[in-house]
Amino acid sequence: MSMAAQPLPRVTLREGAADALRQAVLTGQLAPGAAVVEATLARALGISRAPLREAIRALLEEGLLVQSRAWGGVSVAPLDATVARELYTLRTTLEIFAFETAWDRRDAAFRAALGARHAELLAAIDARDDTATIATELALHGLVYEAAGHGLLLQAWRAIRGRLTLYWAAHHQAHGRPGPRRDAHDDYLRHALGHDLDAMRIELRDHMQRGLATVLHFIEDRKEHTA
Amino acid sequence: MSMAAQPLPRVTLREGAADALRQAVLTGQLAPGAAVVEATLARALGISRAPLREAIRALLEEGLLVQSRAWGGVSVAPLDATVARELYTLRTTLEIFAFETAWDRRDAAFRAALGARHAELLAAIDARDDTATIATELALHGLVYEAAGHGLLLQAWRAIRGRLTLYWAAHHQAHGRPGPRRDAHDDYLRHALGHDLDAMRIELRDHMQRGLATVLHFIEDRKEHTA
DNA sequence: AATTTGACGACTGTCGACAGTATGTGGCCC
DNA sequence: GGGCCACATACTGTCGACAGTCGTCAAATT
Repeated sequence: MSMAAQPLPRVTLREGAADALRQAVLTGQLAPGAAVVEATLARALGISRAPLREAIRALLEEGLLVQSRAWGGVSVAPLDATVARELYTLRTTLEIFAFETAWDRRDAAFRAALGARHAELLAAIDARDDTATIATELALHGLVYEAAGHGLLLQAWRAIRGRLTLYWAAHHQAHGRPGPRRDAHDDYLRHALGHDLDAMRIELRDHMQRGLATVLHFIEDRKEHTA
Repeated sequence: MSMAAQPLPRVTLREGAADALRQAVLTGQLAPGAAVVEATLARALGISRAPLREAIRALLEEGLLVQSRAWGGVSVAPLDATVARELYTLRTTLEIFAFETAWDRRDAAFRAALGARHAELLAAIDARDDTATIATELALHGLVYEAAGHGLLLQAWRAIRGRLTLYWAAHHQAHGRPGPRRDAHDDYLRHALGHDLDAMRIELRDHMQRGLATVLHFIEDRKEHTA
């Protein structure tokens, strides 16, 4: 339950604590379902409860922590098949909308960035670096949201991204390394650079379908294991 | 022996402060762009800064307040044409998705609730009650999101709803009473109860288009007035 | 033995005070 | 007279302590 206490190099302690907490959740240092106690964590981080409290609130908004009732303690969000399904169905809708919005704005910079982020993803996969694999895959998908130039959409994507990371991280930690296949984004890239928006929509639905299936399979396996 | 026990009253000061703040922003008591000072507000509400701080964070997440940089003060969100456009485009996407998801779940209860909420909206319009008009119109549109049974979607809707309320409230306060026309939701209701999902999609785009035009027109007018 | 009741412990909610930072003001140098 | 720097000020960020609430467990009652 005690997480390693490192230096908090951020500007405000709230942000530093939020980052540290996020990392602890995503690395599994704080396992899904585990209780989060303010005083304990505050002491571990070497800060007072006030800024940690605000950090906890932020993580609650991001969906990485959950709180049942008012005085009930908060805990790390458990993995749930329903939430996973919601995550992928909503994400499909949002990402299609992102492509529709960004479609006519795709310029040389966009194409270059897409290639660069894909290269980073491949490098992370080759390096067998799970954390980097997750980060780079999210960065790859995040590009469209940025290119859409739509603040609210970007915010919605961030809200989804956090939870998504939680599921992927748990997945990677469980099996040794069933990350995305090296060629998993070839079609995505081809269509994203192409001229057929409808084909992109179909590819997105298909891509999400596959991703959801993987996550659901993992959750079921895990449930049996725990039971 | 069991007494009908339900809605526990407000317990935490944070929630009460958040409600009070929300009301103050939406009624224009705190005008768009106005600075929000912790100590002042805390004294005004008769509470300490700690719970008020958390309430402010919550309103920041809802988009009713904005904060520029780290130590910079927070202020009431100003009205902005770009944000208004984003609000309506994203809302169109989400509401279409909500109808797609809820389409096959529409049962007798759904149809009854839709009619009931529409009746409440009409009553509010007839009563010339601006606040109730906004609330009931949002409740009417919110029904589909609830019927979709999709937690994340509902959360996304709430995030949009708060900002939307801000624009509508400002609009209502500016002009005497240019609320929605009495027949503004007739087509919406007819298609929502009908059997043609594509027709519903078209109606939604059209409905949003009209709503956005109204809000944009208001913002431009207001800008001239202020300048 | 099962159920109720009371006290204990742990934790969250709240408070008042202190420290650090950004902004505006006045004086000082050029 | 204009620009730069020290200073005052107001506000946010942070802290340690206190109060209220919930869950648990054991004693008492039936």
